[in-house]
Amino acid sequence: MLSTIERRQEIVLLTEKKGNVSVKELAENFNISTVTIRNDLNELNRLGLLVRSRGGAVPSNRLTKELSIKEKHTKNLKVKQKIGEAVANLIDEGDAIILDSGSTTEEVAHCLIGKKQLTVMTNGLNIANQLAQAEGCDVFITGGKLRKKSMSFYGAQAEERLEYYNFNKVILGVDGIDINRGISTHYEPEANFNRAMCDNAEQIIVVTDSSKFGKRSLHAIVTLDQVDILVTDNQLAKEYIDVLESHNIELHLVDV
Amino acid sequence: MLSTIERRQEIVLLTEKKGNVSVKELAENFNISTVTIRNDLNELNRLGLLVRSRGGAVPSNRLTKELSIKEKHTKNLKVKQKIGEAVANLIDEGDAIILDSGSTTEEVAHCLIGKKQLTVMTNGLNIANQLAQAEGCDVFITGGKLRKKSMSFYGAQAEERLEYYNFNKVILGVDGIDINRGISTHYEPEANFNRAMCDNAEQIIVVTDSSKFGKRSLHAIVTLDQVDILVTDNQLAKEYIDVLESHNIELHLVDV
DNA sequence: TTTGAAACCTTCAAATATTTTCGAACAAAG
DNA sequence: CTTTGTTCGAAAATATTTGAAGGTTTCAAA
Repeated sequence: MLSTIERRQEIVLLTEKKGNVSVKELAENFNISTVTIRNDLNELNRLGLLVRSRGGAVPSNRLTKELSIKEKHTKNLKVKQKIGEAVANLIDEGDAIILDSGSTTEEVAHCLIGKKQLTVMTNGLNIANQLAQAEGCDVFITGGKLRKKSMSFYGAQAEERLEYYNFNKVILGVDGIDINRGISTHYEPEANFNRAMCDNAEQIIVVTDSSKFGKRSLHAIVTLDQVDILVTDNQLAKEYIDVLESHNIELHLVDV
Repeated sequence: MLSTIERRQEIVLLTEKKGNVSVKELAENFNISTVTIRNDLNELNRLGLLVRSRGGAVPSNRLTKELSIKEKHTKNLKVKQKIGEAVANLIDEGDAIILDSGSTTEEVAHCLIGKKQLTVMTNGLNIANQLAQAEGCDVFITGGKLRKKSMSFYGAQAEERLEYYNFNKVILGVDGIDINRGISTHYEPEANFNRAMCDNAEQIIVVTDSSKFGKRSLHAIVTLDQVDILVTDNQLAKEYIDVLESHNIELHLVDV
């Protein structure tokens, strides 16, 4: 017998897969009453995980999107989790840090839950959500306009805001990293904000999986000289390792 | 005998491996009481390492996390949903609004999903999460320090930020509303921010359930004269209705 | 447009299972 | 010796599920 949460999870996935489900069908499927199924569907509708319709339910387009993103996500998830752990170990109690938005940094945020006396500024909505659970952590968000694609906030005010604070460390998740051109991204406001982040912090920590090496995007953020620590996975090619070390970058390679 | 930490580690791994675990099963497995297992599961749930389900736990992922979100006080939920719907009907396409943080306004946000060409500024994390799904809606967040108790952001910058924009309507969720003293709240930064919100908007819409009438808190926000529309439930006492109408407030009472 | 039957939905109270709370017992650490 | 953290059992509180009763909605025939 499945628990309520499991059953509801199944219902959501089934709805996504089939395109629509009926109350009767679900009741037979899970061998429970239709009243309970209706309760489930109404609750799931309230949470926005599906849309209730007479006699059953249909998927919410929001979820289909998220789930498809997630498949891409799961491929690298293990790596990101490991990187997240490794970065969290570089953060000490009492630190004041800036945490960039992104899926790798989200894993970092998750690993920060439980740390004490931390101050974190972020522009990522998902990161704020993670840290909202972290009792020992003061969370600041930059504000600005929400870019839904990346679940992060941008705007001129975000950069101004940073000037009022002094941060220890900045943790930057990157799209591309290139030996000659350094770190870059394809979305200009992000680049601007990331530069402001880096100007503000004593120590720059870059996180990325090894697949991002050799890629360069239009908008440059910082050169390799400015990077203090880089955390990535051990699939990184030797030639990169040598170059990075010649730039005096402290390299952390997690096992995959 | 395993230590607490070791046991909890085991529990997490077991949950990941099996897909779900039951309290009873774990208690037998580790040969300790169900009370202790429940303690473990609740703590692990708090840390986000698994998701508690009735009778046991399931591995933590996006879906299960969303499903585990505590159901709100079901008694008031219905009222809040109705109010949410009613308020959403007062919002037109093309509007630029400020949406206060709070659980009633969260329901408003939920009902705004699907509207087109909307611009919403909010200081609520949960509201930003709701609106992140709303494709036709530009979302701005004020930023500032996260107050975890109310899942909302405060800070002097938030108020400054508002000055750069012009909003049509402001939707205010209130703690207390009193005939003589108007609308008030017990948390000072919230009061400051709410005042700034009201200064900025053409139309002030107040939402609250009828239980908040007659209550007054330390920090005043606005007087009744300044309120344009009030949405509440039909349990509101007659004497209030008369007074509100004498203040030229457009009253919307939802059925409960 | 009205009407009536079928399908569907919500509400309710009861039965069951699970959880929370609390004081107390115990052990390890300081 | 006190403090801190863990564990426990039992009672009280809460959540889940359900069938039955009474409303709604739908749809097609009149």
